[in-house]
This record gives sequence, C-alpha cells and structure tokens, in this order.
Amino acid sequence: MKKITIGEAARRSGVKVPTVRYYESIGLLAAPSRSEGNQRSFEPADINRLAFIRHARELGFEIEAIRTLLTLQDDPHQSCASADAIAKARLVEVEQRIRSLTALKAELETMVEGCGHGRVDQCRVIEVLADHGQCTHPHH
Amino acid sequence: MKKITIGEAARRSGVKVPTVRYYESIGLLAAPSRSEGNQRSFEPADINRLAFIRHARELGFEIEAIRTLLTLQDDPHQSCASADAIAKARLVEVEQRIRSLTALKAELETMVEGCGHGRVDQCRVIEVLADHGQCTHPHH
DNA sequence: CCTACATCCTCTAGCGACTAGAGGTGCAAG
DNA sequence: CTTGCACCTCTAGTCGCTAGAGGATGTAGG
Repeated sequence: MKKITIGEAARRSGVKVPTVRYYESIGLLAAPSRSEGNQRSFEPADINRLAFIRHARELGFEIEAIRTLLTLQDDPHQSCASADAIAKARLVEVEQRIRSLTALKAELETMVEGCGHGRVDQCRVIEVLADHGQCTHPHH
Repeated sequence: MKKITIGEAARRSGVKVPTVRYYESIGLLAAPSRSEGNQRSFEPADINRLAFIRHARELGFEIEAIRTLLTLQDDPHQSCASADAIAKARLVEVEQRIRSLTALKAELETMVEGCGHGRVDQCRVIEVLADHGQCTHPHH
C-alpha cells in the first residue's frame, strides 16, 4: 500500500488541502486512516470521491445535494430518480439565473452607454440606480 | 415633520427591517434621529438612499462598491469616472458569469437527458460527475 | 546523526451579507 | 388598562470555505 498524503490527495483531486480537511469535518469524506505520526493516509477511492465533490461544486451543487448524490453513488442499485431530480432542479436554477443575469446585463449596458463621462449629476449610472422606474427590463 | 418608523422605511424602500439596521451598523446609512422612546425616525432622503442601495444590490453590486457609488451620489460635482468604472467592471463580471452558466446549463442538460431513469449504475448524472473527462464543454 | 525545510497537525476566527432568535420596551387601539 | 404588534439591543448562526497561530512530522542533504 502506498500512502497518499493530504497534499497529494489535494493535488490529484484538485481540492485544496484545508478544504479536504473541511469535507472530512462535515462528514462528506470518511476520516482516513492515520500514519504513526498522526498524518492522514488516503486511499485511491478517496481521490475519486474528492474529484466527484469538486466537479459537483463546480457545477454549483450545494453541499447537501452532493451529500445525497454521494449516498446514491455509494449504493448503485438504487433508483436514480433522486439524482435526476437534483440535477433537474439545478438546471432550473441555472436557467433562471441566466435569464436574470441577461436582463441585468442589458441594464448595465444601458447605464454604461448613457454615461457621458462628465460629472456625477449627469451620470446615468447613478441616476438609474437612484430611480428604479428607469429600468427598461423587468429583471427583478 | 411626520416621523417615518423603521417598519415604514422598510416597506417604502423594499429593504427588510433587520437589513436597514444592518446597513446603519456598517455605516452605509447615517444613524437617524430617535424618538423619545429610542425608536428610529427616518427622513424621506433615507428612503431614497435605501432604495438606491436595494437597487444596486439587486444588480449584484457589492457593499463596498455601493459605498463608493453613494459617496459619488453625495457629491454630484465630482467626475463620474469611478461610477462608470464600477458599472463596467460589474458588466464584465456579469458577462463572464453568463458565459460560464451557459456552459453549465449545457452540461446539466446532457446529464439529465442521458439519464435513463433506471438504476444508479446506469445513471449519466452520477457518471458525469464522477468523471470530469466526460464533460463536453470547457466550463471550468 | 543533525539540520533545514516542506508539509503536516489542531484549533480558532474571519469572510460577505445578511437572518434568526432571545429577552425586553414603546405605543396605539379597544 | 390591557392586548398585541412593532420596536429595541445583542448574540449567534448561515454557507463554504480561507487564513493564521503554534506546534509536530517527514524527508533530503551534509
């Protein structure tokens, strides 16, 4: 058995060292065995689990959603309906967020374009912020 | 002078009561005068300021950016270059975020579509999460 | 074997922008 | 006068880490 230190686990999974310890502390990752000198010694499976978590985090899944996804992964004979539901919910969130950010972008563009680069009292950025009624797009 | 209570200030500005107190505590809003019984009494100008803050927050500006925007608003003879720069920076952020979310959306769609609604060991959602190499889009 | 240095350990506190709750006071209507 | 809501302050919690203190371990070179 080659021992994988936390540093190497971090490098291989792309999760930072303190974050690995954090995941262990919240029970997302099982506590690994320890060396004589009390240092963590990870298994290859832990690296996979960390990579899974990292990827899910990059996709914006919350820790609790990931916890559910991981329990599903741990028991591959279950129905994947929950995984499907979680992913679908996340998709809806992302679509909503894109819509709202797109409206926002239009708003910001109007602000920036309208700015005459003069003094504040003619500045459209400040003006639009002060008066919501000037919003051209129903972003909120 | 009609006194505006914190509750009415909240209703009129769309900022929640505890959040109004929070803004005061971090110096975003000047501490208002108090009634005999130590209750806050706001001016109409405070409502405008709160509405400004709320709108800026909805547009995703950070508190420190809003602090700068507010000092600009307080002195309308200044150049609006800073306001312009802040808005432009925010626009760049928003555009970046939209791009990344759009890639994410494609990823999630692939996951959800591929899901045969069977057991976990055939589930594409879990599979893709476990193996970053299966990502079709360079979202991260 | 000793030293230097990177890496590891635990623990606590901090980030942003609030939000929730405890425990108490003020105020207007019935 | 009492009911009941709105107000007050203060502390602690949220999420997902991140930073730092202060110390122990592991490894490579001399």
